[in-house]
Amino acid sequence: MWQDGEVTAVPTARQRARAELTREITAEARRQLAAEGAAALSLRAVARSLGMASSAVYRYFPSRDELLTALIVEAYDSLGEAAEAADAATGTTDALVRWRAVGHAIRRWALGHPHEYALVYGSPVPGYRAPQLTVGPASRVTTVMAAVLTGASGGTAVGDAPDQSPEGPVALAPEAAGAMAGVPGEVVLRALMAWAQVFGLVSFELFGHFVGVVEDPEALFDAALDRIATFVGLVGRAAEAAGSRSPAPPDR
Amino acid sequence: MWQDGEVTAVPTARQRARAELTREITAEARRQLAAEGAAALSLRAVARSLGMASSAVYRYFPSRDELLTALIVEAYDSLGEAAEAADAATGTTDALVRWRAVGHAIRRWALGHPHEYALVYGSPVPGYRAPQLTVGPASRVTTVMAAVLTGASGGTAVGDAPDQSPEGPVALAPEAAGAMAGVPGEVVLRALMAWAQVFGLVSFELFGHFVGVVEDPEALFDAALDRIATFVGLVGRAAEAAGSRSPAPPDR
DNA sequence: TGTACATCAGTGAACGCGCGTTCACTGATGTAC
DNA sequence: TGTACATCAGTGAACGCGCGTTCACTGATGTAC
Repeated sequence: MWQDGEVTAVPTARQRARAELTREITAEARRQLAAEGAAALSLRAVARSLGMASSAVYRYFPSRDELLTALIVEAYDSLGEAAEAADAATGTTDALVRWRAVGHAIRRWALGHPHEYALVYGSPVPGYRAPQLTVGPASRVTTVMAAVLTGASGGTAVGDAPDQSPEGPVALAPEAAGAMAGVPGEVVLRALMAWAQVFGLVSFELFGHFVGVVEDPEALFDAALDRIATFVGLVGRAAEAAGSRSPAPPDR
Repeated sequence: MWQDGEVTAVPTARQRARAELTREITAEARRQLAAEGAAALSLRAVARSLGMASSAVYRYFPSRDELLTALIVEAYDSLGEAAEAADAATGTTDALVRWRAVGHAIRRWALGHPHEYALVYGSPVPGYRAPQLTVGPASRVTTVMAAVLTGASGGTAVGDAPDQSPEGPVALAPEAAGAMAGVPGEVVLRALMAWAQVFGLVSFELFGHFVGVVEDPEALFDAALDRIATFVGLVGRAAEAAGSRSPAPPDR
């Protein structure tokens, strides 16, 4: 077992230094992204802040695009983790409570990381094509939302997807069909709408489209979350009728 | 009446040339925006394409930001016009038909002008603050959507806004409250959601978030449009129940 | 344990690029008498 | 109608900037015998 020696359990000093510096570079890049936005991010500025020659960064990232990719992955992971944590923190199986918690987590993460949000949910970076690497982390939030909305426990019981219901109004791509196996087509459609709805509201708020229109975007978001919950079927029809009578209870 | 002479009805040759070149510059800028995106847009490139010195452009636009502003205004106007035309072309007062037409027009415009769409609905351009100039054109699409959704005829009967219903779940900014005067708060909320929903779906499609998830974004959009119509109350409750039975009739 | 060699991190200079903006200027167009 | 002057469009050179990336090199770390 140990005779190979190519991959030892104990990393050499060089390996540790390399891992450490890779972390420092991405951390500094993240700092600059948060401060100035993706457009202002440059390898030279990162190297400058770290006190090293700009050419040295190329020992760690072969190009600026690779650095950007790392940041995109980090942003998706950060958002996904926030959503997962918020969901878990509810400690309940009440879908409405979980839905509100996840929705709030997404919005708060976006408000707290506007440039990271814009990087992944705003206009595509010019000349940059997202590699396959990013699809995994990107699906983390989506998975949480889907789990809450469709009532699944969140496990990824994909494997061999059974006969996917083809009667739904919207056909899912094969990559995503497994996670939604067995869910009625109409629910799939409404969950997709809810997904786009949440990020549409957050994007509008962050990108300034509510200025001069909505006084309190948080109130709108809260009220919308509850309407979406009803729309997707998390709440019974009785609650839907009540929804037009009184607004959602403020929970701050 | 004519003694002043400061503003004559007949423009001088210089004035006509100036107006003409201003148009040519914005047209070339629009071409480059459409081809390469906002980030790649530069005064020098525009001047080059027009065969003039880059410094000459400064006789027409005091800075790059002013050029960008002109393009933003144009994009909003173009989208607004497309929505208005689609609405008018229906020649009906049937709100559902109008809603579908407007929704389709928005999506088609976005697909046909991806960079313009990203310019106004994507991440804010770094270092650029939208001036007041842009709010008028920006509200054109919104006005069309609001008119269709709230059943108003589309006229801007603002003037003195009567007592705005404060019982709604969402408070509108004073600038927007007039246009929504008399509309029940719950309808206002749902119209706002519909607004964010439509652009959320279009943004997701354009910015690549449906890749590997939704097979046919158009089918999703069409189905979503109908669900939104019901959600906002354009269609009776009976139609809502039927909605889960059969998908919307394809209208291409 | 010690030596010879290979690997790799980091340096500093350079290449080539494009950008926004300013400035003194020339020459054409418009205006007042 | 003609002349003197003011206005303004457009030029070309320049300033100063920052970027991504390459390359030959030095010196430290790791490896094989």
